[in-house]
Amino acid sequence: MAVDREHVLKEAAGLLTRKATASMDEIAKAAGISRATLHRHFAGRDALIRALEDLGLAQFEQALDAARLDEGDAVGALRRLLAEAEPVFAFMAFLCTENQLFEGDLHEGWDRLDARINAVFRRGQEEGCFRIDLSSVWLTEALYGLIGAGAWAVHDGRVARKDLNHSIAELLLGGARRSMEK
Amino acid sequence: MAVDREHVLKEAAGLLTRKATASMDEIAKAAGISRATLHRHFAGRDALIRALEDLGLAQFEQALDAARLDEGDAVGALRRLLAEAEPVFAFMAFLCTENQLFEGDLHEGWDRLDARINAVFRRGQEEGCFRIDLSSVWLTEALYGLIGAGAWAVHDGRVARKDLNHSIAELLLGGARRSMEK
DNA sequence: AACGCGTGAGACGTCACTGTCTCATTCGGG
DNA sequence: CCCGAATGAGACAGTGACGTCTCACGCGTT
Repeated sequence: MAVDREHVLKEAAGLLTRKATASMDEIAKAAGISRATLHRHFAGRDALIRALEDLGLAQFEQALDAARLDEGDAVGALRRLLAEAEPVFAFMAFLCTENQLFEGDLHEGWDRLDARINAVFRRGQEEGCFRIDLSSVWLTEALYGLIGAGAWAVHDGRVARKDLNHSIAELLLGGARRSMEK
Repeated sequence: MAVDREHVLKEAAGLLTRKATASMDEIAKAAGISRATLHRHFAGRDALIRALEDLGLAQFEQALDAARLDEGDAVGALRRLLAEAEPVFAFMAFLCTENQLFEGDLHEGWDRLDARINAVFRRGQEEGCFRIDLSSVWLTEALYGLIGAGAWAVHDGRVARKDLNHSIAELLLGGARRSMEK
């Protein structure tokens, strides 16, 4: 009986990632509930978006924690990061495109997560296994871009879901690693 | 006196990439003209979007032609592709996000350009300089994703425009190339 | 000067979406 | 069994954007 808020948010993220202009009615239908019920659980469109950001960031942060980014070398940390974050790629794709929508008005929690990822790349550069002619900031942006592109490619069948993680990790690590070793 | 259609489209692309829900009034203001004049040159929002797609695809195709993708090795072809396409990255970023907006209803010309890029990656794989565990389809998607992420990163100053091309090329080529050689 | 073209400003009706409401229905627990 | 909570369906006015229109102005041409 009780609506699964998390399920609604997940469906909403999927729809809004594909179609940023989706109406509340479309979102409700995508989640399998009526527009009235959607409004009962989320005060309005703004509240829905905010909840979406909160849940996405929370899950992403949880993935970052689980990845133990400080342990081992940076390459392994990145692999663990992608493996842990894989279930929330859809949310991340939404967050990335949404951050573009609200120019300047970004969620305060985003900076913190951004810094943690940035730190991994910087550590990799300091350890000498990542090339230094690509800034850690760019590598972070590239990670988001690849996740977004990957989530989209999976969505309409151009990439198999089981290959997604390997595809992103190998491309990003191959591009970031110094070509000398190995 | 006569409005520069191309300038209007360029401004519109820039604005719509950042804010997909921008109103016709906002687009007009961004282009420095009135809403009335905008409607005189483009029958409506749909027509504007269509014109945007047409111009973006035409410029992108022109870049592909100039890059002589069939000459030399695949790595060089990709470098030339990125160099030639660099001025139209903003348009491409728009096209990528816009293709997501109209699910299924994609521009017919896109397939052709997509196939040309895909062919470069496939050729690189057949020539043995690109790894084969990453599908050419994924590499193509990754190219779009990196261009989109790069254009966005440049837009709000996280990456210098002069570094953009190098950043994308090195990351993509580094990730795509077989790590054995060089 | 007179004319015409393109533009800016604004008014207007239309339409889709929003947010809130009411009412009937259903499902589960006491 | 009955009651209450949650849902679905629909009505309602408010809002904003859209597309079209008219009118006045600026500017170049004849």
